[in-house]
Amino acid sequence: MNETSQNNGNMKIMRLPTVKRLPTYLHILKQLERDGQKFVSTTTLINELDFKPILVRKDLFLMGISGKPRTGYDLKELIAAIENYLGWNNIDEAVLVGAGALGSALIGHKPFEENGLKIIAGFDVDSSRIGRTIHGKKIYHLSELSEQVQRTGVRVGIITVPWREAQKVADILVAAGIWGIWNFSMVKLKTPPDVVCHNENLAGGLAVFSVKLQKMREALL
Amino acid sequence: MNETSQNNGNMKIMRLPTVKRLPTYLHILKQLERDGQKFVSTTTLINELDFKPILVRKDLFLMGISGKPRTGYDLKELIAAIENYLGWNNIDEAVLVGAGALGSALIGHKPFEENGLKIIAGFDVDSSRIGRTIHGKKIYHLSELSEQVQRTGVRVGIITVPWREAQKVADILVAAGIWGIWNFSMVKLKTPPDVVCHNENLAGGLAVFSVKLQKMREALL
DNA sequence: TAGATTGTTAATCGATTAACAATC
DNA sequence: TAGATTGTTAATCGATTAACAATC
Repeated sequence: MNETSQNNGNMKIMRLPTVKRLPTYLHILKQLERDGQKFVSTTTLINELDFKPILVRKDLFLMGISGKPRTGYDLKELIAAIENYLGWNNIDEAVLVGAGALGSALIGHKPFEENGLKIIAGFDVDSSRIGRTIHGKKIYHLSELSEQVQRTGVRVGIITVPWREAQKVADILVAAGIWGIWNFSMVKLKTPPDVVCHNENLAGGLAVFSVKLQKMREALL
Repeated sequence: MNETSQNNGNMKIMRLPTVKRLPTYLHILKQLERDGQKFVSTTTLINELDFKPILVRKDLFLMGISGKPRTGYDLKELIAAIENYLGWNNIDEAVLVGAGALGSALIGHKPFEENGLKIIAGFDVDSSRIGRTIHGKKIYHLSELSEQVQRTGVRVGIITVPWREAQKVADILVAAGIWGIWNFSMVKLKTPPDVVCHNENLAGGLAVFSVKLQKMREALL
């Protein structure tokens, strides 16, 4: 069995560009399901997207399911396959460190909870934030993190602190036994190889947007 | 002059993967500058990154500057070149629509303001939010957006509303004469070709993180 | 059957990496 | 000079697109 053979559910092939597109598909598929559709073809799926159908077929192939010529894919089956692939059918609990502007937002961001990531508590060192409740989640002092992580068995940590503090917080999370870190700070974290560390590059997004804006401005001159 | 020839500042070559890395470089370069360094080589720059030096050189080449063998790049010149390329040396003013959890965060997110994007006001339709001040920015009713955009000459709109409302808001922004939209909602917006529209795919980030986590879990079994 | 759609195989495109000559 | 580093040219790698046969 080689890399291009069908995915059997055990050994999962991971292509990052594909994985990034999956939530977009999932969102549209769920809408179609609410509309009462039973089947979907790649051509109809990409109606609201600017992908090519063949790209979608390649992506769906990795989910390990197959469609029927003329009818397309079974909608329910497809949704289940994507959710299973993403692991969004079972919930990961997470703690969040850094209850500033961005952290407060993510604590209350509904799509995360709907997609398998449940933030159970926030942590900070700023005394004006500690003890408060943000979007229903309690904020504790960072010194309590280790004990709480160990007691609750939480496996995921989200870092939304200023960049100067990020590595320090990562070290605390790792020491507490966390398995994965979703890092929203600017810095590349140093973590042991058995801890999953994923950087969310918001500044990179702004950079792309800025350059696109400039391009357009030049074109209009 | 072809695509691979040196960028002369007028006609700017845009490679998205490069653009996404620029803020990371910029951040480290500014730290080095604060430390009193005058020059930087690609080898030292990537000390805290996991890129290859040749990748950095290729990226910097697009900035239209050149370094000196043995000494590297002039730090000040390099920082200025990147900031100029990104347009982060002059400020874009923006309005934000959707003062929910995520919107409130972005309104107060310092790195945006430090990097050329100044949010001047927020808009919403929820009466409990209107009239409030979030991180120093006033929240107005959406119906006031058009008049305010036209009066202030703001050119950029940020969308942080639930996905059902996103297209409606985009239409309002376009009608008000905005040039660019930074879209944090799930949906692909339909906008005229002369409006720059950039989608920030947070769910895609979560998807990649989720899959990485699962991979690690499988590996540990 | 006819035709839309899937899935396979090959071609293209673009980004990263490697090798190495040029240079201070 | 010797050696580190830049910048060029070529090779590799991976993702997207194209062409088309298989299928219901």
